[in-house]
Amino acid sequence: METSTGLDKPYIEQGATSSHPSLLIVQELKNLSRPILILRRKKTLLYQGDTFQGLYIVQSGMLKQTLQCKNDNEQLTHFFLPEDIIGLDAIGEGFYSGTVIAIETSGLLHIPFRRIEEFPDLQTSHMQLLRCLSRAMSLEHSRMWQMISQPADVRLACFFAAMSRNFFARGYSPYSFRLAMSRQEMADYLCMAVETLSRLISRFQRQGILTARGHEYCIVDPDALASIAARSK
Amino acid sequence: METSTGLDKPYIEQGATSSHPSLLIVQELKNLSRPILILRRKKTLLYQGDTFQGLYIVQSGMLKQTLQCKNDNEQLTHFFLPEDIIGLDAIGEGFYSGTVIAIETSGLLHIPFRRIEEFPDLQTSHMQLLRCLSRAMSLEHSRMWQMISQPADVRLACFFAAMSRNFFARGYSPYSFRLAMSRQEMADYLCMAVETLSRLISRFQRQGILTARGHEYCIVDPDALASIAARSK
DNA sequence: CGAAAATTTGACGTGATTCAAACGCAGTGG
DNA sequence: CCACTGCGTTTGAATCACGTCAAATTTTCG
Repeated sequence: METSTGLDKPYIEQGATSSHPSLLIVQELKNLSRPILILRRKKTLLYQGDTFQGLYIVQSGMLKQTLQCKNDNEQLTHFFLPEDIIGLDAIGEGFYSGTVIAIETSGLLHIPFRRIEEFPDLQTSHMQLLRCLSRAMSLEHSRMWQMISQPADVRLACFFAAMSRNFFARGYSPYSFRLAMSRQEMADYLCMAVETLSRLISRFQRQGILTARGHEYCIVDPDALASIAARSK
Repeated sequence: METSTGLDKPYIEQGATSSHPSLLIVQELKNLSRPILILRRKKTLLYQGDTFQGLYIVQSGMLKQTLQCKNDNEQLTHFFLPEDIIGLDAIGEGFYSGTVIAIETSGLLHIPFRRIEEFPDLQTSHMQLLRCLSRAMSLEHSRMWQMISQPADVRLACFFAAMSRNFFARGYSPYSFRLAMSRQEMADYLCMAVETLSRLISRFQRQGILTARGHEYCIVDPDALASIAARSK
């Protein structure tokens, strides 16, 4: 039996979410949404190649996006947290670029539209959408570049630091949280073998930087974590 | 003394360029362009962090885009060929995300505008711009993912195959062309050490796949090249 | 022509993957 | 209640691709 130390206890009542990059458009989109959609763990929201049917906004839970290559290997490209938008990368091409699956029971808002022309109030919001896209591109780029240039321990430290910031920004404790993804999924996201990830988590625990029991993670020494994340190759 | 076997001899008179993804918007943008801009080899077109002053369309020559990290290392993110658009990734943020330098004397068209609102005929063209951005994001993503997941020889083979296709699509020979970039720049682009690149080119020549004399490259055995490019890890 | 830069080649070290095996944990059925 | 099974995680040992260092060779360009 697990005691959820993270997601169930709001750390700051509210307010911190204003720093989320796409908040404005989120607010705008929410006004158009259908009733909330519940997706159980391991259930698929949409498949890679499906024709674009609109965006989704995460309200609770967590999801992953995987990209199936022609080979058998698949790349984990995104974890979606509450207030994240799913499907932005499908607007241009007209079909979803990856399969999205819930890694824990999640609540979603669906903003249905097929073509961008159906998007309401286009004049005032298309600029934001552009910025959103472009920003996503930049973020993705820097993430990938980090995967290429940074050693595995730095990548993992950055991942925990980023998750910590994400939870804090959403009103939860930055030091203790639950990550529903398996080690395999985390390793896929960080572009390393599961064994490497396991070894690194063991090492971090030995060094007193964090503790990991199952899916519960506690950051014991944030400064040490940050110093590893900051150190470049 | 070099005999330019590639760029100087149109392979197909015209027509193949219609397959270029951003051709329509290129045509539209060209109507607004100022007189052509000439940039000599190693001259800088714009610096990373400069405020967005508009897009550039390559007419001739080749340029590179590098991304300066806070560390000393710099990542080569793009090579721009004729008809490519420079600066798309700056629209969202308002400043250029990388430094663009000519690697050979290049002709450019400048489409000056500061804010997206000044963009003419916005209603009909913003959709294309969105698609363009999104497509660039997808391309970039798959490229980066390749860097992470594929071994060095596959990456190099893909690079030559892609260059071959690029030259063919632009009306030149796909089997013999000149690449103005240095080995260092090519290695940066492919995320490998110069020495590794040099060894691989030597190996490919030993295997009779291609020949390289200076900056002139001939693809002798396209099938062998393709089979290396196709093979996944 | 001569200096500086670019390219090639070899030797070596290492971080990360792969292979293999042991361990823990949840669910199932006898 | 306890073996049995399957899955996720951990740990160890061997291997490999690639980067780094260093030196030789070629090319570039004033």
